[in-house]
Amino acid sequence: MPKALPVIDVTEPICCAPVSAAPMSDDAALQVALRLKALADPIRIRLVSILLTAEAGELCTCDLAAGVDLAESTTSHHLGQLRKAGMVESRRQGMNVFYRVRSEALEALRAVLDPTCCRPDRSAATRKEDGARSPS
Amino acid sequence: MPKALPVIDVTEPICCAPVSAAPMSDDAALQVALRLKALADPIRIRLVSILLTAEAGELCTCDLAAGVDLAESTTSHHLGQLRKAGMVESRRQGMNVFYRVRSEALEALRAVLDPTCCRPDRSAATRKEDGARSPS
DNA sequence: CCACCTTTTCGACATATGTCAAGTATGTGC
DNA sequence: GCACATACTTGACATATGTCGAAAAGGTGG
Repeated sequence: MPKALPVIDVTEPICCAPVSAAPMSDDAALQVALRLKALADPIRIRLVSILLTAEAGELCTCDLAAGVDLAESTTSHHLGQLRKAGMVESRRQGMNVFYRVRSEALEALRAVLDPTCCRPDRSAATRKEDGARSPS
Repeated sequence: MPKALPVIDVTEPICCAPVSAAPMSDDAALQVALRLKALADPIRIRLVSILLTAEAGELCTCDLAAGVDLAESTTSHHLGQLRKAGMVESRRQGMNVFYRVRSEALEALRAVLDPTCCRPDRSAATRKEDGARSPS
């Protein structure tokens, strides 16, 4: 990735129109990619899953570290990634910090990934020879 | 990532139950993460967007390279990533290779990310003090 | 203030990723 | 077969990422 990485705030629930609405702008694509990247890790997916299925809806770092069987520092790192991307929020209570999934953020991401927006005909079609696309 | 990377076939549309159905297994999380990782790049998001909004629903490598303004080798690399993850499919026609988004794969991913499955009460709730979570 | 607990930050390291140029493969047309 | 066009693979490089242990920061209770 020899391309200076921009520092962008992506903690807000979301961003933009679905990928299928129009060719996505450079900036919008980055916004979406940064959020997807936060989820694109097995450990972080498990953390989200554990949080979503927890009775209380929230868990502290130590419980989560035990849940994914990693060092607390590593778990904290992953939780930080998720929070920077707006996928979870945290609150401190005594010595513990409790994390909770921001469902709106997850829903917003799902909305952006909708492939059928504005073109339901394309949803699962099996057209084969319909195009004229040719080089130059 | 000091953890040997497993080689897994993720070209199949999908995989597993939503993250909110139950604490996701190690394997299922990996399956989801690998697919998300394929999309977690601004260039690849744009490629998908360009393909989804293309009239014909498919475009050749050279058109896509022009669309994202990158070298064809780099574009080919990204398309390969997307194909390995099952997000696009390709077909050869003469000297050109045409790519098309596999909408089912995108839909399947969206389904897995559904945060409200089996727990609609958790969708956007604002509960604050309901849990008993404590260290050990 | 001090001993203790939880969480985060900081180095250090190994691995993964994105990019391009150059070479190779695949297909077209003379 | 040869010249050409499009696509893919490989090698090299810089940057990003995941992991841990150690140290620091934040909070509790004597």
